[in-house]
Amino acid sequence: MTAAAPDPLTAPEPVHTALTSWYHRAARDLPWRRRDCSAWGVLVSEAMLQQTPVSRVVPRWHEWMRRWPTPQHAAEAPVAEILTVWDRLGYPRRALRLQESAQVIVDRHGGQVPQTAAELRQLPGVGEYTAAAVACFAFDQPEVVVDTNIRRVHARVFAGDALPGKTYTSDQRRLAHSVFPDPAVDDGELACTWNIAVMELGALVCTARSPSCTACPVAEFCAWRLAGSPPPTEQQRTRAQTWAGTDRQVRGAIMAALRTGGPAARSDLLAELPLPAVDMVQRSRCMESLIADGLAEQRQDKVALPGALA
DNA sequence: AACACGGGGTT
DNA sequence: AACCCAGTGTT
Repeated sequence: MTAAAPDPLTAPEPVHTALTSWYHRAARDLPWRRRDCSAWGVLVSEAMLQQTPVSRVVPRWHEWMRRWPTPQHAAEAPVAEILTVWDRLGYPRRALRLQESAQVIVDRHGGQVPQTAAELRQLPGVGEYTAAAVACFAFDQPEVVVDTNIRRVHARVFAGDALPGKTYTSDQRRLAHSVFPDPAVDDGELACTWNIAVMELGALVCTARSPSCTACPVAEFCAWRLAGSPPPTEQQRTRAQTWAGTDRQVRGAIMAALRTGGPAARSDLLAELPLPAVDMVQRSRCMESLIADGLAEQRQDKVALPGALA
């Protein structure tokens, strides 16, 4: 008769072993994970992957890297081209921040992507997650990486919760650190693999809606499953966000028109947006906000992507 | 801590 | 129609 499994929270080593072993077997072959991918390629991927699924990023990443294989190339590109290649990845201000990062890398880092999380964190559009992710995935530094997948896996396996809750709390940050493999043991190699392995488990197996617990390499350790997989509490469930009629939808429609149609008369462009229920006050407000964000430009009565009005 | 910020596939 | 996605910056 074997003893009950030890608490993974105080003894996470078996979880490290099971999960990293699974990763080596099951990981997807994504272009930014290949050995020959540059640090710039990793940074581009992380910017694109902020709130955008992998499947939609892959083709845009290839096109971006084909056109702008180094920070120097991206730094010199016309803004209108940057936004056009970004296409419908969403949150186009991310494209602006990525180009600004390229310019900072050229101006202040000799064209080389900085290697420490602290330096990366100073780049525009690079927050706590992206700084740690680039330091780890591009430069093998054992930073603690925490994204939405990792928060969910930690919540289930170690905390026994169905979902992690909406905001990243200090408790969750402490948990992520407490289960992180000791970087001293093998120069951080296990720690880096752990980051990507937990993320991959959250993406492929421990998904938000319908986790595949029967296929999970750490099911035997999972506090949530061992507790009977209780459903998420009302607190853990996210609140419904409507989409139709929001400024975000209107801004997106304006950007789509500017990308595909080129410069146009402002009144015509706003009138022809395929959004019948949205009044002109809102259309105009959104046009102004896009101009204020540097995503569009107006001269006289003409509007266009930035730099497209000669 | 709560919001704003895109867009499309899945349930 | 709601939910979800390799988050960041602002208030």
